[in-house]
Amino acid sequence: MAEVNSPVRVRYAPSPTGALHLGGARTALFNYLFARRRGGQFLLRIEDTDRARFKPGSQEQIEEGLRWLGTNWDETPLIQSERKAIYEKAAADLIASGAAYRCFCTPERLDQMRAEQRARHEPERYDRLCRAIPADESERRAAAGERFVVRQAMPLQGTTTLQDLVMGSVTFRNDTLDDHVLLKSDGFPTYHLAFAVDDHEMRISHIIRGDGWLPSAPKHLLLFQAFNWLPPAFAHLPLVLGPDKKPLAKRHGARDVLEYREAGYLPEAVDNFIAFLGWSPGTEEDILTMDQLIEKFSIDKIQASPAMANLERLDWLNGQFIRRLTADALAQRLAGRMPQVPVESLKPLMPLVQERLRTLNEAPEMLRFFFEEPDSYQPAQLIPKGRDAAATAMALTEAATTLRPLTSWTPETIEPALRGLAERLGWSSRDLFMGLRVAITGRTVTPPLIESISRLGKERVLARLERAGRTLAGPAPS
RNA sequence: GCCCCCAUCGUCUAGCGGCUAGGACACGGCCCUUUCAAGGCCGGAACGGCGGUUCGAUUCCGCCUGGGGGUACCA
Repeated sequence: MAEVNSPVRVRYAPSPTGALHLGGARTALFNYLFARRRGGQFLLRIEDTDRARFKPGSQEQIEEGLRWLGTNWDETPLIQSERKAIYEKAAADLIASGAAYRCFCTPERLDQMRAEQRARHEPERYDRLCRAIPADESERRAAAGERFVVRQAMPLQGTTTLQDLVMGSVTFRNDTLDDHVLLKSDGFPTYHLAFAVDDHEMRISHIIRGDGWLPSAPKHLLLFQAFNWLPPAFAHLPLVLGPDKKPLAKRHGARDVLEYREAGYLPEAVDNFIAFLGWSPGTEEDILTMDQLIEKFSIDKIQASPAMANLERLDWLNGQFIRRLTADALAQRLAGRMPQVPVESLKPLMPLVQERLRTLNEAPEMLRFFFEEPDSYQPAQLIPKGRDAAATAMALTEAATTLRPLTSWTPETIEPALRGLAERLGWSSRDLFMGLRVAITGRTVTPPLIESISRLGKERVLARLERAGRTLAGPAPS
């Protein structure tokens, strides 16, 4: 293990095969929080040694996702495909020391071997045929141009124990470990070789990665030993399941975190949400800012059991974070979603919608009546239950008449005027307000009516009341 | 098949031998109320099973069951 006091350096090492999904974002976040908490570095590494699965644009997409979430990395990302020669050299060193060997077996032979093992109900593992090839013969065949891979030579007996920071002590019998491939016949390293070489070179102190790597962790530990390098500490994160209880990473349509941005979620809400997937501060606090997450983060509070992403909770969290924004900040975040409205016009309206929003995307519809006239009125909505069209038309007209003489247009003057009208009419304020609400906004669900009337302005309110009144008074549409 | 991991309300979790098993989301009810929210109060809801260890197990150990991962010249 690395020295306790050595500088903390961790990394998130995605392969560029697609988007940054919630599970990957959580791995990145945990690394980030740990690094910041310990005053260390958080690095990024692109594991693109599999040319077949490489997706152009994926790296940029992942980086944008990380930036959006605020998990900013230090230093320039390391790109594995640019380091082919370094891995080849490392593999050669391992061959020289006897910790690895060339394997000349063809894919066909390996297939056949596995089929036979399967038939005999034996574990499917490389049978180590080429491990017995003498060094000079191996050299000669390689020099002659014969295709080969390099395999790690696992110890044949004994056990390997990993002290995992999350899972605890995990012991494997060495004779169950496969002599897996380190260097492919195309000269590219597999994950196993590349990650060890890079983590050593990058002076990584802690490997915080997905639980999927746990089964190969002993091989990784052995590999560090084979190189005679001090291994980093390991922390394997339990996986994150989707709502269908399938692992997020494998789930069809695992969502890009950027889709959450499009859907109107705040990055601070998403961070808070994923932080609590498998971790908690050990207290009853549940709304934490990034700074608070950093302050409270520790690996020993990470759970060993998998967590299922509960998107309803994300909705709630998002609402909580929206409510904590200042009105100006909320207006700024809304600006991109309502490009036709100047931010300055948006700001005074924020108090009306702030506590009603769960996502940013709900705002444009909620505020629409401030910027557009209602399309048309549905009498069924306009007329309160138990009233008729004529009475409602009269009430709306009366409302206009009542409001027109007001010299001051504020909630303090509007509200008593309308309540007085309800009394004169013998209507409940509930009924009157609903009629007015629909007349003025075109909708039955709106921000508070009096405030809306006040901010909409006298002219537009009177015009809408009269228009609605005319709609009801006029001939019924056929 | 073989190897490995995991197991508290529906979900996220607190708990690290003695608790009326706590909080949050969601759900139901009530209050507030001009609609919708927000907020407040109340409620239902969990230690997978069986054996140990112990005066005492949610907690420690084993087995079983259940879930998951790995088992590629993918990461």
